[in-house]
Amino acid sequence: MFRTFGETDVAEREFDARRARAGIPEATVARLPLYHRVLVGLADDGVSTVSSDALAATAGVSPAKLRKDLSFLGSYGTRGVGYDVRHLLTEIGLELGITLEWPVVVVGVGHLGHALANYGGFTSRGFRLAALVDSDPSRHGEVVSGVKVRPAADLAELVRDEQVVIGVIATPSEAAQEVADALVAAGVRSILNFAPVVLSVPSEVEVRKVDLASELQILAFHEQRKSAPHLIPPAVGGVGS
Amino acid sequence: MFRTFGETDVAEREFDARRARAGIPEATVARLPLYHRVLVGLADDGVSTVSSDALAATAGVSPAKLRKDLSFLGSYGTRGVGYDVRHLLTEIGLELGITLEWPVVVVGVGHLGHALANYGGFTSRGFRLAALVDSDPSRHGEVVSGVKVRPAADLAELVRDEQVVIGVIATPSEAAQEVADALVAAGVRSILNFAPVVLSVPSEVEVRKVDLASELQILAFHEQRKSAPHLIPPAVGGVGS
DNA sequence: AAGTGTGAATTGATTCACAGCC
DNA sequence: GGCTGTGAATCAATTCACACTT
Repeated sequence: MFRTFGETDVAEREFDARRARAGIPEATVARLPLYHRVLVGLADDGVSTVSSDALAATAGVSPAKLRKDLSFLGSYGTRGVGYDVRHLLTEIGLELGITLEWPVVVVGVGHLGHALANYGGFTSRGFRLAALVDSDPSRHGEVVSGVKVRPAADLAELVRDEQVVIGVIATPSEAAQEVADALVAAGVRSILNFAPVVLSVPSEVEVRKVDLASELQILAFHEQRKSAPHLIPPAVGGVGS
Repeated sequence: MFRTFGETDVAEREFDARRARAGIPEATVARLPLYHRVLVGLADDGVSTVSSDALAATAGVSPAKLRKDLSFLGSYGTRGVGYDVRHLLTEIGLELGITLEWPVVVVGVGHLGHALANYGGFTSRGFRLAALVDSDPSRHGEVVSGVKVRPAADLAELVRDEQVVIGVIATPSEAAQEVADALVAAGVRSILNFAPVVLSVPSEVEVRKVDLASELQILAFHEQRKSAPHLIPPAVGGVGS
């Protein structure tokens, strides 16, 4: 961090910018979509400036955490004033790649697939439902949310033609690994998996999972602690039974 | 915390057991459902003993993490051998309260509500679909997964009669806060929220959320970094526009 | 020899608290 | 006076590495 010559200014700024962008902690990245959503709401309400306290309260996080998070993106606030809603929105949007339109393929057009296809936030947040795929021939040709359901065999072609990089697995568990393999083979590098199975994919492919049963079980665990910690059978060797 | 007399042994063991159970880190709790699911699979395959390495590989976590996680529950493994699948399954099940049957109410019977109601893991993992509620009169009386859809006005009564403590919000965003208020008023203390809004609830109510758009945006963020970090417009004051 | 259980070390996330700027 | 930005401190999670048990 030696700042000796004026000419290093540009190189330094470039370096700083890259570092700032490269080094965003995972926990922060995971909250950016939340901030983005809340800011969209504020903008819609005509709010033009917001303090970290107010924004944090609306997003349900602590003000310190919010400020720290935003500081990783850059210094987009004004001391004594707050953040410009529109500006911050733009910056977070850039960071999340919302300016682009990511084509997404959804595999599995059961109830969940329908729910996903019809999900409004889907199209309004930088994603485009590029293709719907299902292995059940009776569904082929059906149009959901303006997109025709295609056979699984067409997956590779669809991914190529639409330049899909994100795939969503909304099939039954049994089919999930097979679908993941097909997605990877087709060139998809990010997968959102709704099936309750552990997928095995090459390390360069990123998988995120949404698991209803796990979420419920986590709630149940806490519920159990809250309601009657002393009622839990000890289950330690020797006692009971 | 004085340990002066031999007679404190029993009290100490009790204390240790409670402490072990009370002090399970959140990150560990969040993985227990995963371990449970993987173990069920192993048990179904007739596997009776498993090492931390094998179990970790199947669950997609590091062996050290797995062992540390399990150590919070107690010492249920055998050195030089591994873990008894059935025993470990029982212990994790107890910890998660899977031995009980938690009645759950799902509010909102659109595609997502249908998907949830028909989700197999739901009933097979310690939960019971106790009630389905929707505000749309045209859906009332419809039977989904063996449960009749009831009007929103019946919520309080259903929660009381079925002793529901967990509620799932599968409504459009606009209705989510209203539904949350109704659930809380009815006595529900744990909520799983699929609507992309920040719910405000009393502090004693636990909310977990599942947000499709956020998950996709997190994937998109990483995708953007992977593919072309240098193509990101700087967007730092002065440049462009 | 194999493999768990766990202190110690490390890495990451959150919170504190206040200097700096408007 | 108000509010951001951020080092420093704290707290939590993960990984290391090895003593201990079978």
